[in-house]
Amino acid sequence: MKLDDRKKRILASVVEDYVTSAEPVGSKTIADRYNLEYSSATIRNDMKLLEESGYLEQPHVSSGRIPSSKGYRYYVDNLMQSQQLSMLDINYINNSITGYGNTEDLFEQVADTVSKILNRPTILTMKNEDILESIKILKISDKILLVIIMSENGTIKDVVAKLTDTIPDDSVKELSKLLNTNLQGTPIEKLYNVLSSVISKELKLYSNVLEKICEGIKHEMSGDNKIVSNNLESILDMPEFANIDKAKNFINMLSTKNAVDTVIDKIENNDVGIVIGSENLEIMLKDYSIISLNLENGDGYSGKLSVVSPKRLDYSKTVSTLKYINEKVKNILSKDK
Amino acid sequence: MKLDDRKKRILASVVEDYVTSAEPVGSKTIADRYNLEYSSATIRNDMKLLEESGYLEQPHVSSGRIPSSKGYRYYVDNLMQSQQLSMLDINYINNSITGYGNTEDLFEQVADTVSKILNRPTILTMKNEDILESIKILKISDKILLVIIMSENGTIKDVVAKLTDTIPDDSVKELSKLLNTNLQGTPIEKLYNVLSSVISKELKLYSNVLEKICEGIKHEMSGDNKIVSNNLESILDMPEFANIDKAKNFINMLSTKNAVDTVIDKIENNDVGIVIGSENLEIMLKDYSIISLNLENGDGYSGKLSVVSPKRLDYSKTVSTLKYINEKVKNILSKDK
DNA sequence: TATTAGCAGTCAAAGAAAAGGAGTGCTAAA
DNA sequence: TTTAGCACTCCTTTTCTTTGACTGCTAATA
Repeated sequence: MKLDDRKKRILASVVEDYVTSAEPVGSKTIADRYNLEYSSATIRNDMKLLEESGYLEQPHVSSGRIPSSKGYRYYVDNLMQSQQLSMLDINYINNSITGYGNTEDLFEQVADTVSKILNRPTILTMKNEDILESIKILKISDKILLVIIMSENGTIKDVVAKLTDTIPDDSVKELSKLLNTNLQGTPIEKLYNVLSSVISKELKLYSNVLEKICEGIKHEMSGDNKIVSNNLESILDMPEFANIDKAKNFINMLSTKNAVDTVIDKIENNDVGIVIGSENLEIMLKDYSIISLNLENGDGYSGKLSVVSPKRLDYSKTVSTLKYINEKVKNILSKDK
Repeated sequence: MKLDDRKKRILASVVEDYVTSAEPVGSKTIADRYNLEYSSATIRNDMKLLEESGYLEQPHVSSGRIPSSKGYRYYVDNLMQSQQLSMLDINYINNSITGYGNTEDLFEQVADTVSKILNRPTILTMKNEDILESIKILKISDKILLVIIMSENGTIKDVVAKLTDTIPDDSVKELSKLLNTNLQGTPIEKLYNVLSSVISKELKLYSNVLEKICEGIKHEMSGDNKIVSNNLESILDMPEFANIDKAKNFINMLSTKNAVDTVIDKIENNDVGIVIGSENLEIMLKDYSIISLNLENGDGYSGKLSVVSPKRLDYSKTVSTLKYINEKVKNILSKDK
């Protein structure tokens, strides 16, 4: 069914009313609250048609209507108006996303900020596809080495290795050479694995020292592919979770990761991607929407920030916020160059 | 009132039953379940006396009894038996507290592990009282400096500063000297403040470079005095929070910090400290207990790990776990020396 | 033909009443 | 000193009743 103007206005009204009130919306409410120049009876007839075409649902026969996933989708694609962020939110964003620190820190700031502004949980998944350029080893003192790891895109990480025995200067030089020949070109992500297999095979002589370094690398890189969830407790404010078991299930689902992560991973989006309710292939997520933003630092380090929410949410504000933040992040990252 | 043996056993039974069942305990339950060789009537009389002396409370006239704060205190001080940790828990501890990384990481691992084993929220507050020994500056490339901060107790932190302009080798040397004369002996905690005030007064020449370094230090040290809460959502499993508003309030209380932090700060304990319910001076905490463990790395870096819970909790297991972990941490830290 | 007023019907939610049951305190007897 | 027994209390659960928001349909109206 092609929706005529009146039906569009009715659908938009139902979505917007339900998003704020969380109560099924009746024909009278719409006639009264959204100045439509038709009686509740007319609106009622249209709502019935909207239901028959799958845009609206009725929890029970004598209740008002709520939007279906299809209804939200139509709203998002055709009816939703973009929104100006409030000064409050803009200030909050500017204060909390300072851009100091490495990309990982920046992305974590972003995830935290978004979850605060939208009062929804966010999930941040990160991936480092950078490649090792070279390694320098500095002897800080007799028993302390500083291993500096430089990657092709200019990122610098370092590891402090406290040795059990002293190490002569020559060895440090040789070690440095050996590491570079063996590891140059390795994806940062795989550094630990490659190094630890190389130790046992070829670099046995220095295995003592190298094991320390290896542990350090493992630890230093542990943040590179991690998944962080923020503000899970924000769901307690939503009527969807008035039943505490629902809240527990939801939090379990987000904590055990797999389900949500594979879904998130599949969301294709250049900019902001939206998956609504039953559009999710994962049945567990059929009542939830995921709105995600791709973050790229242009240097092989990427992240995906996802807002996870019951499908009743202010899509317009969510999208506007993510877009605004995306610009902000791009700005910050381009200044670094 | 001095408690005779039977009363002690009854009190212990009430505490232990209530801790697991979360239901007020009646005289019959105790007579049946804990092989006391007395009838429910006798136990009933004793329970009445225990209530009159303030060890037990009765939610309403025809309900069983629950322990009061005074009752828990008597139990903890006089009746509780120390507990062997299960192999499961011991394995979990050994796997998750690996001890790699700096003290901050170690303490965070500890806090996370404890909260998982006890299924309770934990709060970790950290403090670094270490003092700056010296600063080294290495030129990694034309525009990149690596600033290495060594403190008196052997901790090493470093900061990468990406400059806007190139810097000659001489300047790096001079800068290094200046920083050392100005900052030696400064508490690590105050490094940022001292440096930023020094920049504007005395080191104007290098202010550009120094500001970069300063920001880096601020960021690197930001973890030193931080407060981390873990596993807040674990409260959703407890019947105390079946009412979702209680859960919200509790989480708000823990998130807004102040209240809880000042209480935690005041807990005096060499080893494990316990504050039960109304013993808390803070009225908001009257229904909660805080069990905390002091963590020290012996190098000026200290932490306090606190389990925060409704006062209904397995004190014995909690204390045993904390003590076991305390030993584990001491072991790990002593190996580092 | 499109819209609307009016009305009977539905059902969730809230409230009131009744039934059930766990546990007590007290008394009198062992 | 301990216990059996009983009347009493009051929370919890269940059942029943009432209320009210909202619908779909029909007949009247523009």
